[in-house]
Amino acid sequence: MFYFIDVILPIPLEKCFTYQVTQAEFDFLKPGMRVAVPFGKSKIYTAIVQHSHRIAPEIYEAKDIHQILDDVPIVTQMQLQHWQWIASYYMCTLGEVMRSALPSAFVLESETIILKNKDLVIGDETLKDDEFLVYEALHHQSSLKIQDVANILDKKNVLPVIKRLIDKNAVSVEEEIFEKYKPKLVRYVKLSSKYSSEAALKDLLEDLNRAPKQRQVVMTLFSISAQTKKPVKVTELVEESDANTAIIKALIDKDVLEEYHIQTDRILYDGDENEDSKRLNEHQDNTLKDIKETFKDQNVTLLHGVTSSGKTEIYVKLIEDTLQEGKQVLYLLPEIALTTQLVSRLQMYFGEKVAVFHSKYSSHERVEVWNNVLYNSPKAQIVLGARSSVLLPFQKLGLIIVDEEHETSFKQFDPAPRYHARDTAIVLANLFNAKTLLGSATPSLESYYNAKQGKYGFVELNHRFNNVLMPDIELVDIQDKHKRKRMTGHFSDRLIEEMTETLKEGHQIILFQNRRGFSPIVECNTCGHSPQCSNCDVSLTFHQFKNQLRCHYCGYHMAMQTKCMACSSLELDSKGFGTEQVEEEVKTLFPEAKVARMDLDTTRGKYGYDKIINAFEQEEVDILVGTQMLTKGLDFRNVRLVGIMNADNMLNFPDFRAHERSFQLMVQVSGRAGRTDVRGKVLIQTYNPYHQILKQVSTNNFIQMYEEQMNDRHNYKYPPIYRLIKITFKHKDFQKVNLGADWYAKSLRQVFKHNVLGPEFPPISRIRNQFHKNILVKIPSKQSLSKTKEAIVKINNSFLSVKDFRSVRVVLNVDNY
DNA sequence: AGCACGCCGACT
DNA sequence: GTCGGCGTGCTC
Repeated sequence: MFYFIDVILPIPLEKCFTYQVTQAEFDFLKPGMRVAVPFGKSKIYTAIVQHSHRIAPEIYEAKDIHQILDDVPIVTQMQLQHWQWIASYYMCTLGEVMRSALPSAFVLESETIILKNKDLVIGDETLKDDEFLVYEALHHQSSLKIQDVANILDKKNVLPVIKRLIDKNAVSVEEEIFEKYKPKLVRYVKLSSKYSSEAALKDLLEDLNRAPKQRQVVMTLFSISAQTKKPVKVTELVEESDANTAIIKALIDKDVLEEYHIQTDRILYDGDENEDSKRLNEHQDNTLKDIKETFKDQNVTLLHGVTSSGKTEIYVKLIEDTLQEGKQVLYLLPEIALTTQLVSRLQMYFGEKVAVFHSKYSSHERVEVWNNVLYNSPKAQIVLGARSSVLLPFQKLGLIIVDEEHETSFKQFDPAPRYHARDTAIVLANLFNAKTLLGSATPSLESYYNAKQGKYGFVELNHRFNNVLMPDIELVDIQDKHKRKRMTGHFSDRLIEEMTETLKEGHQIILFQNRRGFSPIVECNTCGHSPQCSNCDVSLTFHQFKNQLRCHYCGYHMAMQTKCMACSSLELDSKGFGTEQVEEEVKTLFPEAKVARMDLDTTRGKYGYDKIINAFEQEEVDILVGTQMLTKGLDFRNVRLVGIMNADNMLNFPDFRAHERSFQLMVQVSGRAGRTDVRGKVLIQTYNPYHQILKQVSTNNFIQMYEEQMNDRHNYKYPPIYRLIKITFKHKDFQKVNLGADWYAKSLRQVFKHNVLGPEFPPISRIRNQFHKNILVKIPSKQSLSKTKEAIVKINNSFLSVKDFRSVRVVLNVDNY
């Protein structure tokens, strides 16, 4: 009798692949386990068992699996369902979902290794030069990788050489798979058991009198174990006894000490005892009650709470309740808000129960979090994580909190699956029959709309914690200031006044500039030429720190030019300005003040943010200049003034959400001002102080903003009234992109008529030498989403069957906002 | 996606 | 002549 399994492979293919297994394997394998399977001519891939069955495929013969990699499923049934939803909703393959869900250490791939054929001695004369080199190398090394051979021969394509060697029976090849995850082992030592008696110990110490260093180590070992009553780490012993590893090694060699290893978690929490959660104030308490009330008949609730209203404290209470029920909690945050500040705040209450998960974790650390969540370990009762943590293997999920719900970084853009973590989280919660709480001071229009429509529950919290006043927001007309010569660089006289005063009072300042780099573009005053990226359709930006011109899209860079590349004029001017220049100007204006800058360039590395944030928190820095990074969930006690250098560049951004985003951004930065008793001040510099959005920001009128924006969305058929699917075409050949996109749009229009926009070139039409063109499909609310997607898939398939278009990359992006 | 196979231009 | 470029087709 035959037994089969259907598996998911980590590749972007629609098809499902079937392998044959033995009866024993059939009985053992469960959905969610990993198997290694041969795929194609030579490769071995990691696959996930989807289900097992006994229906033999008709048109091909199923291959046997290579081996089973797990004893128990590492992917839950629930996840497999969830993956299915993600794949169908976001129009991608299960393999792509698998790729981004599993920590890479789980996804093993084979590597071809070349071995010498020992049975046969090959005469050198029968081999060609390059064949001989490889054969010779195998005398010294037992095996070679393909890459090694390429290095030896200094050639790119070495496969023909290897093939000839195989034909001559000189070598053989094997596929080797490596288990990538290695548990972290920590070295411990203890005194050898032969010294357990008093007498033996006395002798030993006497012996060691002649080796004072070694004696010192043994004595230290005693004192540490007496104090801590725990196993003693080698590192600890070395440090405490002021010895080195050589001395320890000598003791181990003499059998005085015994070494052993214990598997440890890479991520350790070493905090103190947990604190009780704080008592809520009256408003928070009411809000909490309201949320619980809405949860009675809603699965999702939107909490609209002004900045500094103490939303986190409410979350903490909800988390406590959920833990009480013995269920897990997922706390989702945008990557940039995942600061040590918040992590330690939660750890203060929940200690070890908090697991953190984000993109800066190594693959090994991710495996540990994955396992802790999968086995519902006490260490992962609360998962605090960024976007990708919705893909973790929860067992008993009771609550999902999506904080800063409006953040666009919840949407994944580049590799598929292009999912939105908020929406994916809601679906996940529904699978578990769990509740989802969306929280924000500036909800996204779509969530607010859903709440208004009754799709979500809705709760408001309008009081700031401790009744701190909302900051006083002032608009500064810089057009007028320019005319009246009241500007110093990019600083208006008003901003300088307020800054001077704030510094005098010993408070801190945040300056917000939504652009990094020194001055985005360099322009020649004579001919107007500005240096362009050679791979992308953009001007290069000037970065003063390295004195370089850089491309933000592909990383291309060159040294800053002293003369125009087109006309050799020496008069180069900078247009626009970024955080670097603001920082420079501040330093000249306030030479006494300590200034720091926070943007993508200064926060590279694992602890990049933490360093800057800590310095600011400790008040080692007076003025912090930064991009939108500093809007997120940071809680600085002593900030009194926030300056928004230029509100216009965000308002004029070519995107239908530019106004909504600007409102959110400005309200969020403003919220950083005055978190204690001193009322905060916010200055917004703009060329257009009569802009509706700026007025709405200054009066903190969310409702008005919502209504006006919704009106626009209605008129121009944008979300949340209509849904969007963006289709992007990429190819290095300009003509192919054009023809392909036109063909595609024509087919779409036959089905969707006027709800197809484009094809249009995006503002940056060439990136990394690839031309881009976009089509936008607008979907009215009454039109079936699944039918729409079916129609698009159909068109996509016929597009790909046209020979000329096959090489054009087509990217489907559902809800591309 | 990755990889083999096959066809074509450009150099040791 | 080979080397490496890329278009095409296939993977249980």
